[in-house]
Amino acid sequence: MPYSPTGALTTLPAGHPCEDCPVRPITICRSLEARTLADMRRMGNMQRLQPDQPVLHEGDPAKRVFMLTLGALKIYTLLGDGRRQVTGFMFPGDFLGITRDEEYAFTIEALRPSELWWFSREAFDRFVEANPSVERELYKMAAHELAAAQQQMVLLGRKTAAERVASFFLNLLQRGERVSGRTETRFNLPMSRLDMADYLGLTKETVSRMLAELRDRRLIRLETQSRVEVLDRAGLADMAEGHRAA
Amino acid sequence: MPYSPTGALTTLPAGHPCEDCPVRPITICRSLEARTLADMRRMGNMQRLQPDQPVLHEGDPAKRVFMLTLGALKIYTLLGDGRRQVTGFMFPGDFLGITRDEEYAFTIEALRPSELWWFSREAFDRFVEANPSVERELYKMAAHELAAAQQQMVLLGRKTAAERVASFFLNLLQRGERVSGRTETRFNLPMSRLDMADYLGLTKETVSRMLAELRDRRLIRLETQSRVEVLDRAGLADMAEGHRAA
DNA sequence: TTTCCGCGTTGAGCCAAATCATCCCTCCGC
DNA sequence: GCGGAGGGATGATTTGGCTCAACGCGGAAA
Repeated sequence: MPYSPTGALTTLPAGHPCEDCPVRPITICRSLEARTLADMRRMGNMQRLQPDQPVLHEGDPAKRVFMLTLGALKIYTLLGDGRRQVTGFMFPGDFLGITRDEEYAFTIEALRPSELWWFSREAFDRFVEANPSVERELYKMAAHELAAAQQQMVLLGRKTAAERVASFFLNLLQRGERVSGRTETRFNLPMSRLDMADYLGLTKETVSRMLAELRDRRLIRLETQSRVEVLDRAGLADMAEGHRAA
Repeated sequence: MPYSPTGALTTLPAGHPCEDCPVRPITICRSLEARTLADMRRMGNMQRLQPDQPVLHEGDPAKRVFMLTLGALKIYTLLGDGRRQVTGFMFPGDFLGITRDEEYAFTIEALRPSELWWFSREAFDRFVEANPSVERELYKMAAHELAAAQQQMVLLGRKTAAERVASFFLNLLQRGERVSGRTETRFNLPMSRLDMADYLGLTKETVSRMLAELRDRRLIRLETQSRVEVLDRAGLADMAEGHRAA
């Protein structure tokens, strides 16, 4: 469920460092003036990540905020006995690290080779204070995340296994569409079956079985293990909302 | 988990309309100057609510935001076949209606006789724009809600029935403590067993059984059906986090 | 091309919580 | 105090998804 800032995309002068940034149209940067954007860019630090490489751990002091420009990340928290809940996946354009706490309450790891920009939280806070439009975008983004979190509570609290997987796939499809700006029928699964299971409150075996069920009902096709084609979007939506026939 | 604004409580001149407001110390109003606070007060409208009385319905145009000063509310969404997920309970001091959408994505109803202040969203947006400190408080509040939502995802996705009820009770206890400012051993349950079940992703029967289990383990005592005394807080915390013995 | 390793799939049996059924208790109104 | 209604508790049974186990397959390295 990507966040989409509002308002017109600021045009940049030739030679601006953010000129070719692939995610600018879909992040908080969208609304920034060339000058301010350059300030922000100078404040940031790019970090490349390999699959499974951690960005930060639960309990680390919350000294940085992040923006993903390439790849995919997962965010999760652990219970004492190893049970894990993935609370979200991050895709290019997503902004991360929003917290009032002194320590991160989650762990973040790369799913794929990724490029991540980080900002000192202290410097970023000053930047936000000096740029009310950024504060507004952050607030909107947080409100958006909150709405998404409520949807996920419905999924985790009340949906069946098949409904959870169908809902998740629709969300991934819609995210791809909002980024590309056109209707899509395919999407990637950059995470493992176990990651999906821990996001959906299921086991990896159940996820596998539900994939088989969606396939057998001709709602989707698995082009490869990590690429899905949606064959019957309306049917998938029906299943996601619990309108499905027995 | 109540939101607690930061910074010193603004002192008000005698005769200020918010002088005796019971929730000012625990809301976004805390940081407002007497003048600005009076503006906000003038913008607001008080509404009394009876138990089960709806405040708004899912799908209504999102034209108002709210602050609760007395009582308790529940927030829920429905699936097509009547399954219900309670996504939160509201207590005095809570602020509500934050959304970027044109329509509310949830329904709100009173649990108890309540007093609710509402503000036209349009007027409130203008007020926020004119008062950056309010925007900052709203952003912090949203970030706080987001952290709470992530905790609830862990609960719904990975905790057992007993752990869910124990976690919920600890949260209620902590909320009471943050409001009163001192250690508590008792708290109220203003909602029905069914409301609790729909919040915790369980059935009312299972909630009932888990209450009996917590009672039998001497972790809590039910003073009445809607008032709980915590007998063993550490034990309750252990159970909430899954550290419990078999 | 072959081999190997780990992820993914599929099957069998089990269990925690849901469902179904009944009873109880508390809180009203009279 | 009495009767009734509705929420809450408890017991019996069912079941969706988990656990445990075996196997398949695809991608990487040689």
